[in-house]
Order: sequence, then C-alpha cells, then structure tokens
Amino acid sequence: MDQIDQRILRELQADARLSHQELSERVGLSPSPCARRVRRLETEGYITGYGAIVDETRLGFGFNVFVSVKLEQQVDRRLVEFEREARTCPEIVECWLMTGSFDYLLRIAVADLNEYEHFLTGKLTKIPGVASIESSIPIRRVKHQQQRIR
Amino acid sequence: MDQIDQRILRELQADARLSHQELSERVGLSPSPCARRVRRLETEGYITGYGAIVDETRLGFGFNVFVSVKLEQQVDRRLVEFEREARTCPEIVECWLMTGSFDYLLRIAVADLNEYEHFLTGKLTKIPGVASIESSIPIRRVKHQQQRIR
DNA sequence: GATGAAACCTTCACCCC
DNA sequence: GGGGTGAAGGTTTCATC
Repeated sequence: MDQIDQRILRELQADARLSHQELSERVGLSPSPCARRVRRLETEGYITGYGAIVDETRLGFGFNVFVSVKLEQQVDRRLVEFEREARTCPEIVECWLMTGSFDYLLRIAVADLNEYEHFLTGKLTKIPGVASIESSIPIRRVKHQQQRIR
Repeated sequence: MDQIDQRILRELQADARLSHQELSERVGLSPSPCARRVRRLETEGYITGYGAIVDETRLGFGFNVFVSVKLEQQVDRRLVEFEREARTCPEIVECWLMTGSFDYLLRIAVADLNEYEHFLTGKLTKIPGVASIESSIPIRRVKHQQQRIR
C-alpha cells in the first residue's frame, strides 16, 4: 500500500469505469503495471466490488427514515429472526445492531411518508419480538459518502 | 423505464465494471442497444456515477460511530458553518439534518475507539455552536446497501 | 433492436531497471 | 521487486439497416 495504490483507490472510488489506460495516466504509470496493481488490490481484498450509483429520488425511493428498534428480549433466536427479515426487506437499506438503549438502527428508503406508513404497519411492526419503534425523519442529506476516502 | 432498463440498473449496481457485451447478454439484448440504454440512463440522471467499493476495515477505518449533535441555536449561520465543517471532515462519512430532538445525525468512520476520542475532543467539540453530542456505537453491520435496489 | 467495421482498450509474455 | 513495451485478442462505438 504505497502512494500510488492510494491514488488508484481514490480515482476508482470516484469513477469505477475509468479505463486502465486513463487511470494509469492519472496516477503516473503506464497501463500494465497499473492494471496489475488494480488486480492486486482486488485479490487482496482492498477493493471488494464496483457499483453504479443511482438517483434514488428519480427511482421513487428518495424519502429516508431512521428507525430505532427495541426488541422484547435480546435472546439469540429473536436477533437471528429480526436480521433475516431485515436482510430480505427491500425498504431496509441499512441495519446496524447497536449497543445502548435500543437494539437496531435502520435506514429506510421509500417514496414518501405514506409509503413509510404502509411499511411500518404492514411489515416492521409484524416482525416477531419488536417491542418499540422510534422514527426520525431527516430534512436533508448534508453529506453522504459511500465510505471513507483516503 | 421498462423491464430491461431496470435489469440494467440492477446488474450495474451489482457490478459496475461489467462490459457492455456481458451486460447485454444478461439483459437479453445485443451490445449496441444495450450501450445506448446505459448512456441514456446516465444522461437522464438515473445513473449518477460509478464507484469502487473498498474494505474499510483493511484501510484502517472500520470502526463506526453514530453521533447525534444538537446546536445551541438553529440559526442559519450556525447550520451553514456546521455543514461546511462536516463536508470537509474526512471522519464524517454521513451527515443528515434532522427533524426532532437533535439537529444532526452523523456517521463517523475511524480506526478504533481511541481514534474516535481524538476526533471527538480535537474536532467535533471544537466546531462553533455545538451544544451537545451523543455517541451510539454499533456492534455489527447487519445490512448495508449503498442504496435501494429494484 | 441488430449488424459489422474501425478505433480503442486490455492483457500477457517479455524485457528492463 | 517493481515498471515499461508491443502484439494479439477482445470490446466499444458508430453509421447503417
């Protein structure tokens, strides 16, 4: 992991479809050592994948809600069950198991408040073991990197 | 936005480096109409970019903290100031302006608790107007999509 | 939406420092 | 150990149907 690897990561985080040729120019290398480094970063697990970034609003799920969930009992069976539901549920974009006064923090992506109500009453409250739910609604996304950038 | 466009989006969300040829096979088209559709999705703003996904733990910032921030007064000048700081601060990966009992929700990415303490005392508490801070530490990331997938 | 040809890019063996 | 070169093979792109 030297300077050049870090620049490669930075460039590919900003634009994953860069050709090796273009990338090599930006990091000051010729195409083949550049391609070799990219491959190494992939096989060694620094780069885990490449994704297209889509406009969520245009696709009809630009309304986000943060939800704090408390379970009745933190027994293993309940956690496993909740997490299985969370993983299969498309509205739940993020799910974190938390320390502290509640058990899970979720980020929900839906079209609007109306659709959120449907999700809440139709899905979330029906997951077994859910004791309480607290919704926090953002006004605006100030900053949203997918991940930290070096 | 038909079935094929949605399949293109799904495939590119999963792997942005797919060649048009490979992509065209997966969505049941030949390469050139497929490339035309991708270009249209880009120019019409459905696809806003392509990013490499990196292993944050391997790069030394796999420790996340959620921070709720309250400001002294919600006057415009204070918000603008806080948001400018948030945007330039690399540890702050996400920042949301919130409704409800606190003003901002942040996600912080650092190496460990020790580095978090440095961030807290050296940076966050020094931003003018910050009245109170509450840290919530996740145990585990259960699900983390970059965005909702159709 | 498909075809085909030109231009371009990727990839690999190989050489070099 | 890494970086550069060049040629073969594959991919993108565009006009055209």
